[in-house]
Amino acid sequence: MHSTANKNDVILVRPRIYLGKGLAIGPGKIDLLRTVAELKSIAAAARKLSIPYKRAWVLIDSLNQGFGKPVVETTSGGKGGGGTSLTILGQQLVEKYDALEKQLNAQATEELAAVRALTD
Amino acid sequence: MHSTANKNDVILVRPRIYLGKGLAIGPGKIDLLRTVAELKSIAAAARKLSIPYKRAWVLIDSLNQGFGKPVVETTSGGKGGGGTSLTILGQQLVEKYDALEKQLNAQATEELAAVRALTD
DNA sequence: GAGCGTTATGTCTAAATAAGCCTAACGATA
DNA sequence: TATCGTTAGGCTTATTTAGACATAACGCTC
Repeated sequence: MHSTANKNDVILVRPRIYLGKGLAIGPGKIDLLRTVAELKSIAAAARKLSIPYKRAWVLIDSLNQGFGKPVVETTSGGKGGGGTSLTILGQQLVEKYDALEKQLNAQATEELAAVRALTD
Repeated sequence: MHSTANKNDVILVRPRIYLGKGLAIGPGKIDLLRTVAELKSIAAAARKLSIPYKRAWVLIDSLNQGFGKPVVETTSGGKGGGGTSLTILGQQLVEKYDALEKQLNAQATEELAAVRALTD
């Protein structure tokens, strides 16, 4: 079985922004950054998002490398083993992305309705 | 070597619209539909886009199945072996997507500039 | 009716991607 | 100083995805 779309489905624009040179930022990395900021730990964020720590780390590292400066600030040892917080860059990335996504979805509403109407 | 992003890179919003139930439409399928319309052939479009015919067909079929009605109208045999044209649905999909993409990019310009500024 | 280029699939293999597993360093706490 | 949870990787396997190849039907043209 293969179900079809209808006008009751939720339509979302989930922008992926291509910054060139192989660097792209989309919903996955943003959600990860947001969760890291919330839990102050890459490992805890990975668990919450049900992805391997390794993958979370790779995603964050790709941002660090791609931007040429870190999006997170980490400490290893210590109480609770250490932790991670977002740099100013990391925080602003999330903020700007959220603002962009919100605007795009608001702006797109009428056009999305037109697309959705095609499915009737 | 892993180059970094800078403010001279081109930033593009390439929206992918999620219509639920596993159906999504993004730049790849739209470009394919556009090329099919232009060349009136799935095979020719696949060659132009440098993708296997099989893949082009799978992408189009996923749209046909997902929408519950075809986005293309095809004929097999005949002069030149047959051909493919877009249905009204297929044409409007391309039109609406183009309009949406254009609006999103225009609207996003200021926010994108803010993101881009982070890379400095 | 033989040939041709297309649509439409099935199947099998290869490549890209993600997951798993492992190890080491770190440093606060007990 | 032994323990613990974390960061930061290396390396190997599994899974998912895309590509390659093969085949049949179709119907116009010659």
